[in-house]
Amino acid sequence: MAKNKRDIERQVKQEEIEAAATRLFVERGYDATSMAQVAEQAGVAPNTLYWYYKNKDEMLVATLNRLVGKGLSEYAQMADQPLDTQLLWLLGQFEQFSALVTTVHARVEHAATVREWHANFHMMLDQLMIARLQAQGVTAEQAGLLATVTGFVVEGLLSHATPQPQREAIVQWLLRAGVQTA
Amino acid sequence: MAKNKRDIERQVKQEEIEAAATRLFVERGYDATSMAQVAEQAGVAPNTLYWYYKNKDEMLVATLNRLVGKGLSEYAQMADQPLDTQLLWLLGQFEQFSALVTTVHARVEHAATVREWHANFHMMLDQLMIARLQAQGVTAEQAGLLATVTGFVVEGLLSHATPQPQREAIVQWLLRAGVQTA
DNA sequence: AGCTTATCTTGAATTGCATTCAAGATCATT
DNA sequence: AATGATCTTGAATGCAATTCAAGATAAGCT
Repeated sequence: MAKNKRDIERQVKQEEIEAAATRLFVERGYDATSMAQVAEQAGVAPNTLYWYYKNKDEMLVATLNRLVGKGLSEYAQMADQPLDTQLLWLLGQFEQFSALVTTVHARVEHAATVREWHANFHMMLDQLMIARLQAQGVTAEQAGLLATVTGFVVEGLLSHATPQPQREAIVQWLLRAGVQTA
Repeated sequence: MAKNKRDIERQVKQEEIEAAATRLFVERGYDATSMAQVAEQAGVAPNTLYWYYKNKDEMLVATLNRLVGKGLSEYAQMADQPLDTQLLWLLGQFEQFSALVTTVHARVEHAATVREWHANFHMMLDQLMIARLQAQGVTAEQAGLLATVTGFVVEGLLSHATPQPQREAIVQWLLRAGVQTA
């Protein structure tokens, strides 16, 4: 698709910027990271960022897509594990970005682009979960409900720092109860 | 405790400020409301607010306490209703402040005072819930787990705008499954 | 009643932020 | 080589929270 020296440099520079943004957002948090800091880490002037992203929220979405992409490719290895194992693994993965979970919810109200990303993300996870549950014989309706609840519980666990044993107990109970009461 | 003309005026002014802050925070959101706007609505200079509150986060906590206080006094009327009715009523109440749910989570990372308020709030709701469940014969352990999950689900429902029938189905399933699998 | 002190109130900074502007540099294509 | 598109940047702009120093006002004391 891209063959110019320009097109290549553009992609490289975008990757540098997004790598810097990801690192800072994860380490210090979105609010505490200024555009100037991202620019400095990426080795460009602050306003240069606005050539690549319309605003800070779009930069956030770019980093989110990057993180999710990486996460999904690793998830492929887990495809044949039982559901509770998968969920606990997912929680472990997301833990490092737990601050971003809150950030996304905070920005959803203000930025249409984040709102859209958020909606798609939930739909994707719901679909994944529903497919797994239906394969276990859960009805479509019950699977939908359970997927929604599971999503809420995952977000809750991430944004409320729950100790590991309690976390496991919750996930295990939820799935057992979900299938049992189907 | 307070008998001075000064002490009285202080309380009155605080109430004016908090009323203004509450209205603006609920209507426009915390981030979108500037200290200057609160000051204007309260009829004081922007910096006057800093005599009453150390910073914007402390003003937020003051408004939260006010809202929760009001909510709890209304909740007293619901004391003898079944648990699912209570939860759905609670959701209805909180709905108007759903934006503040996200705001609190966002500020928890940055402001110790909000962090503390948030922890206390969850503990209070957990205790309420646990007491109710134990009265129904649920073990302490299971009640604790279920209270946590319910808290997450309530927050999820509030911050993700779920249609009413689905909301009811979720609450009803959750409580039924919770008691059933105890 | 005066004097002193603690309690407020405020106009005018200060600082830090996201974002924009206008002007220049660099590359691709003809 | 000429032209236009693609970047890059230094210098604004505007808005936010927060602080500072100086002035008002009331309380408590003699």
